[in-house]
Amino acid sequence: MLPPPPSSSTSSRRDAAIQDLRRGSQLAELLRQQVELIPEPNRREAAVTNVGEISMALESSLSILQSGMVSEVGEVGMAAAPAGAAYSSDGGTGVKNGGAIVSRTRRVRHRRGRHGAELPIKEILTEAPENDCFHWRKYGEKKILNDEHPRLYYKCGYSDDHKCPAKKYVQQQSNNDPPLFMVTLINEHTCDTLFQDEPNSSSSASQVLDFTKAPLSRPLIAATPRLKKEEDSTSVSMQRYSYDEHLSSPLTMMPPDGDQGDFSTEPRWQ
DNA sequence: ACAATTTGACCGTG
DNA sequence: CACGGTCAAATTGT
Repeated sequence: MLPPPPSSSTSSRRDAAIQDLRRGSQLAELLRQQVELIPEPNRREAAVTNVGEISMALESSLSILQSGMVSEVGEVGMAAAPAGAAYSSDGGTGVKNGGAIVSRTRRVRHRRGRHGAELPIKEILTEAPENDCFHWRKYGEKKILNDEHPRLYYKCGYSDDHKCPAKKYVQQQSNNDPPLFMVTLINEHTCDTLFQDEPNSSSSASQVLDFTKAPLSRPLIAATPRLKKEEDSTSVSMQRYSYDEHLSSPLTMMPPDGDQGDFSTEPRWQ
């Protein structure tokens, strides 16, 4: 966490960053104006909130840069891999769930036998755990012992078709404004479903905007204990307008006519 | 109707 | 036995 003191040689880069951020702010403002035109109140509100947060983040970064000091991390694409530093164990949960849930008829027994050879690939800290260029399907969620937030389990969406073994675990790490998520990749993808890969991140530049479902599960806000399936929309997310791309052509979003399925596209860490 | 997600039960490991 | 990971019925979304 200790950012190196800005040297005079970094000033030009900083200026460039400041310019980008300013431009980002302008674009965010334009986007806000567009978003205000969304007819559905729920979506409009959520979108406006999102844009507002973007603006705030940009402004914040701007002021930090302009004041000459940098602090905090918050990259979207950075990786840190203190392999295994995450979970210890023990502590004593206590709250398991009152129970009081219906008992579903279960006839499955056991069919899973194997076990053992799952090689963890890497751990990534990110604000946008949904944003890599793969299609994931959630298959589980689990409260982890010493962690405030549950861990979400995903497997490759093509695990059936191509027997792709890739999996990832996602777990929120903080409640910070832009919450950070620890993403653990488990197996290498064997499906050939990744395209668009720009090898050079030299332009590092801006991250990717993308609102393709941000809400990883309910308990994000921690407040909602067990709401079934309520349209909320007050929470920052839920939407599924997904504009990705870099800021190259930012002002062309498609109207939210409520269609288009899902997809995960774009950004990528590493 | 099909697809994706949710969620308690089930299972292996320590 | 407690935990973490996975399965699959049920639920919700498209």
